[in-house]
Amino acid sequence: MYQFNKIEKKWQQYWEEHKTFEASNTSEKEKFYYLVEFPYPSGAGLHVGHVRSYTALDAMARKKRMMGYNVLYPIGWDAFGLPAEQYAIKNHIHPSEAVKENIKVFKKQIQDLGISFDWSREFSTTDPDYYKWTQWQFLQFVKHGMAYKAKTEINWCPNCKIGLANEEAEGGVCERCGGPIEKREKEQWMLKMSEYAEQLLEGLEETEFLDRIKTAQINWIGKSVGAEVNFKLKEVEDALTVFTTRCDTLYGVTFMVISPEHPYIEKYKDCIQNYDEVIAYRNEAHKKSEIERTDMTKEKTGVKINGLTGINPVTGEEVEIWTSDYVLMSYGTGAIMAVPAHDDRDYAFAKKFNIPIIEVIKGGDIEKEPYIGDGEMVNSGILNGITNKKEAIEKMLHYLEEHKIGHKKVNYRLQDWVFSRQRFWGEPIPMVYCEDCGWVPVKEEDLPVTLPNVASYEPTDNGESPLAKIEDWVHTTCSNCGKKARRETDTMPNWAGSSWYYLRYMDAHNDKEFASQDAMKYWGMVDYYNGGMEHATRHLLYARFWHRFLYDQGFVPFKEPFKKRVAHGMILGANGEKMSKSKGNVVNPDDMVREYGADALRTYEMFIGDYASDAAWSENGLKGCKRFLDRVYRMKDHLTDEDTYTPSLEIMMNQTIKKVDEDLDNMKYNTAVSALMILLNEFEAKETITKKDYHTFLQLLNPIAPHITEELNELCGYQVAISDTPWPSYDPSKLENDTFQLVVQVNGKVRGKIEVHTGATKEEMEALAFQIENVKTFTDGKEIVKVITIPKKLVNIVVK
RNA sequence: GCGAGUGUGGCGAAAUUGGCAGACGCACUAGACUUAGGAUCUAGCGCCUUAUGGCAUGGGGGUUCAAGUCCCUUCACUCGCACCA
Repeated sequence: MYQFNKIEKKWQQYWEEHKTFEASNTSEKEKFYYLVEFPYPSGAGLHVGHVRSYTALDAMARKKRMMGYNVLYPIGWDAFGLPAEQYAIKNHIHPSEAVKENIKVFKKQIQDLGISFDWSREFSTTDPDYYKWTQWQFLQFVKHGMAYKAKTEINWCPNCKIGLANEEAEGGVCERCGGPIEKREKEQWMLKMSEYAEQLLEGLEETEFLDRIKTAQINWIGKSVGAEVNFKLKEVEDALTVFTTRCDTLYGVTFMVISPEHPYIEKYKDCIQNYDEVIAYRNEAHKKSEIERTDMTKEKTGVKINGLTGINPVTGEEVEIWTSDYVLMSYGTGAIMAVPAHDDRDYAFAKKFNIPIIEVIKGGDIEKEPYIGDGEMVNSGILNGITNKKEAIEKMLHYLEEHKIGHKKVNYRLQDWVFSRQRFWGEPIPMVYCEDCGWVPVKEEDLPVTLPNVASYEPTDNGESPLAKIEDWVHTTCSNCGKKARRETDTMPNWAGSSWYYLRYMDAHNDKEFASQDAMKYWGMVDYYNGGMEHATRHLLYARFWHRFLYDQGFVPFKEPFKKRVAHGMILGANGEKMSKSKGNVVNPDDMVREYGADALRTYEMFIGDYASDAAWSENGLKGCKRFLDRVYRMKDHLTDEDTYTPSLEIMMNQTIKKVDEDLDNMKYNTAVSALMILLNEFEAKETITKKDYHTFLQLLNPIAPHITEELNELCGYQVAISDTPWPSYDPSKLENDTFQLVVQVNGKVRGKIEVHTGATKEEMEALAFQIENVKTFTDGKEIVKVITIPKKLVNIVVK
């Protein structure tokens, strides 16, 4: 048994004193940048899930340093957010106090694990020195016309009296109190992210994200190529524009549908004979919760708009116009042409309201169901006879453009970013409102706009930020004309501070700019970015958008922020369920470190299973890893002084170096640990091993269990710390033994095994195979059909 | 509905990419040492069978000398997106 408590403290201190993990911005070495998503320092403390990902990248970072790279592996705090605000309101303290306390706990917990973070670059998003630059960057968005104010709906919880972000209002229910959510209209700051849809899509080509993460990004952006088609209106001199991906089905249009929020309802109010009914329907749709409105299994509803009629631009026929909530104002033009014969939704709608259905693509039975597949075009004028969808679309597009009734159009699901939050604990949006000048940005030299230092504030009941009630803070002067003005009282979303923190790490203490060009040029893209799957869409997209904008303005020297994005699986409770206080299955890393040591916890979490998959916690598994480390420790008493590998171990040493080297590069930590366990088993089978055997073993284990390996290295009399030694290399000519075990099969079944020289020819292998007694019993008296021989592997004798 | 993924002993999992299924670890069983064992060591451990052997990677079918791995089909679960025109 080794005294892990003392040893771990000792080496943690050593690393701190020697600044072992501080990265240099002026190094001659090649750089490598590892990044883990910085944590939100919650009051609950560190989660064992944090330990998994931090250790995983730590192991890679430590290895890369030994390989001679200048490694940046930084950490900080994403500390704005609702929990700290709630806690502060309840206890009448400033949220920054709560955050300070939590960070202290988190930091201690992480340091106890011996993660090789460069603490000299630590910061929190809530530091005015940091959010000064978040605000500054927002002003650049404003300056370049990328930010605007617009009226949008917010999720409002009447019970908690607070505006909620979409992700806190999933399913139309308040995440905190469980009550129903209302929609309220509010003027909010928006960032024009939709303008970057194409760049965000195309930029993915410069990355090496995991496929499923790339796919998530692509789906979220939701590119779709189609056409906009203008349907003239019969009653007024105007046209209704629709977006469609299937303009080839234009001859099959039997009605049109506009969203209940479509502006034409107001615009042509006077034409609409059943206006009241239409408005009643709209109000009804508004009242529906998110779930109801997006439940696809529910029956279609809608109202026919009497007094507005479309004209099909290719047939000249009249087309009735309906309104229904299955058409969304937020996508396309908020209006569609309905082709019931070949679209599920249109079909359901037509059936319900007895609207005619015209087949334009042959192949199905439209009496029974819509036909979506390929087929010959019929009832389709100029398209009749075409059997190829692509050709039909092209021909129609050409026709539309020629006759100026439509044109090719690309649509994206991606929308602009609602950037305002009605909260206290966020970065103040640095804008002031002046009666004369309107919205005016705060002067850059006046940044940061800091949060007021009040200990008591309450949420308002009208949807305003709590800041709105702090009069001293709100009243200011216009940075344009100097007259009285009011500050913007909304704050930025949590996503803001996390959209550029990886840049700040490069030059964390710069007070002239958010990071120097030199620093950014040197570090470049984050080579490895680890985070949860839950951030594979929004956070990643926001950060990429933010970065791309900064790139376009010349503020950062490279296009995409992250080269590789990887995701860890969750650590579940021992019962296989997600860890939660209410389920009582939470494991506190502190307790585990105290009982088994940081090295054992680290080793266990690397050994627990495939890194990308979820894994259930098992304290017995942890104990097993502790036993492994105990055995490593005891091995020190069985060493000889030689400085070469034990001859009978040499092949295995080389194989293990190769295995661990590759496994760590590929995040296959579980098999890396396993390979070291196998090697240790082999060590223990010997009376003694050499110091060299042992030293190499310690080097290989060091990235995963750094404390114990450094201690043993020192106990063995080595003057140089392992962190300062070069990563072991293997001799490719020493990966194979002289002999191998030849597997002999008869009809594909193993009937014998024999030790054979590696250099044996096919003929020699076969000859040896036939000599095996058990093989004879299965081949004697049978006709030998053929013999398959795979060098260095097996002989398979096929008999009849 | 669309997209992605998973399915292997009592449990966590391996399997050099078509070549001995179950490495490594946990749990368990027996034994040794012990005043003691939640320490350590030794041996065993997929199922059936006395051994030879037979059967086993969610189910069914196929390709192949050979399939966890490739193809077809089917079931179950997980995660994204979701009335996106």
